[in-house]
Amino acid sequence: MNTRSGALVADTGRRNEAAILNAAIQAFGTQGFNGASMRDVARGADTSLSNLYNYFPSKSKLLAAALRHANAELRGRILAAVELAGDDAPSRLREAVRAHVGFVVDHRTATLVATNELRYLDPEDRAALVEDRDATQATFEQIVAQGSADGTFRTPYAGDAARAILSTVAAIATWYRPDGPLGRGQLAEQYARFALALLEAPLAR
Amino acid sequence: MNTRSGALVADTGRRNEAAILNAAIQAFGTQGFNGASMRDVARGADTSLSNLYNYFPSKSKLLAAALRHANAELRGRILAAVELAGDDAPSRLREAVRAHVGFVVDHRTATLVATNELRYLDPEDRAALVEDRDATQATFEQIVAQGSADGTFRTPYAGDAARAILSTVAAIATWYRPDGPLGRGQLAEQYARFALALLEAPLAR
DNA sequence: AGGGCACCAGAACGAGTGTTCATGTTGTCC
DNA sequence: GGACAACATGAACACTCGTTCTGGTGCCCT
Repeated sequence: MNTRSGALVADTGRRNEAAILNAAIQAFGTQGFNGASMRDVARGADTSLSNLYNYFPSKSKLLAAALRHANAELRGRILAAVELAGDDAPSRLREAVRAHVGFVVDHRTATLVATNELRYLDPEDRAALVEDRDATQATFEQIVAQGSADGTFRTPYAGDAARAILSTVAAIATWYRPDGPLGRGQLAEQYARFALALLEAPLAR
Repeated sequence: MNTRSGALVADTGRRNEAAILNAAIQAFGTQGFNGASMRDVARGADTSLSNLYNYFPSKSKLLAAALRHANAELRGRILAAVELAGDDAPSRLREAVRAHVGFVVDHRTATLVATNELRYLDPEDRAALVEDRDATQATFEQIVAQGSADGTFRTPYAGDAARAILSTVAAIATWYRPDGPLGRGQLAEQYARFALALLEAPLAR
């Protein structure tokens, strides 16, 4: 399984696929999709340029595949966290945010690629991945709706609150450094509270 | 002056400079810094490729110049708004957020370029622009500190709250469409409230 | 009148791009 | 043992890139 740290893609049936995908995320993340070359990816995956095309038919399909892995991992973590949480909206939201923050911290580069380089995909791939992302967002929106309906979230702007929360969480990837002052857990706790406060939920003090 | 809508750069002493800068923002914003070519910029500015080099010595210096204009405009709007606000932290924050949201809405593309393409600058230019951005962020941090000190903002995480607020506001540029359901004013109001709620300020209800 | 300066454009250069091709090598199933 | 698929490679192709070069306008200043 994908554990807390290390590469995003652990293994696939094919010999070098995981290495290529991870190298792609690394390259696209640090230099951007257009700034990174297939030669960079090949170097990072420790294979030859032409061999990449035995695994992926084009650069943009490679990006699409990498983003599919990232989305799947993120979605899995969030659904698992919500599953384990209580039934009330605040604890469900809390756990969902904590899981999302955890993913962003563990896979900062993948998060950056997912938010910045989506637009370089072919229209069909982009549409499919946007749908994926919207599904994740919908999970948050449902929790917000639940809390709004039962009166725990008192914000008058429930419709856009989930998007606001998710964008802050994603932005963590742009500044977080693992050797910085904030640990994984503190950060998750902090953003869970930001989220509940933004929703105008009553907070323990 | 730069009004509510239209191009970011209004005019400079030189004949085509503004057109080039605006075309650069447009090109870099829609295709990314590495995805857009100097030929694209020239086409957008309705001039020749080689003429660009009479105004800017290189592609990355052109990006730097465009971002300097964007930063100056953003900073000017925020400082003016804070100036006009009352002395208390909530109204100062409210007006600062409203001004920032206004800039993002008016110059979505410039905002996207400023957040996504900063990394492609030469180290010196990037450092200078990061300093600019941090100065803007510091304005928010000071307001947060003021409200924390006098007890109106009760969040225990005042240190990171400004960054959280600013990242949500910047992210508006990724999804806002002027023909969408939300008007400029409603959006500003909404995000001002998000910001105050996140800071755990008492809210009129 | 004429020198200088700001502005402009077309052609070219060398480097790097994504992708394809031809050609192995390896291991696995009948 | 031999066919076949999966995996691997270096060389090449057609193209685009940022930048420079060469040459040329028109306008202002003295």
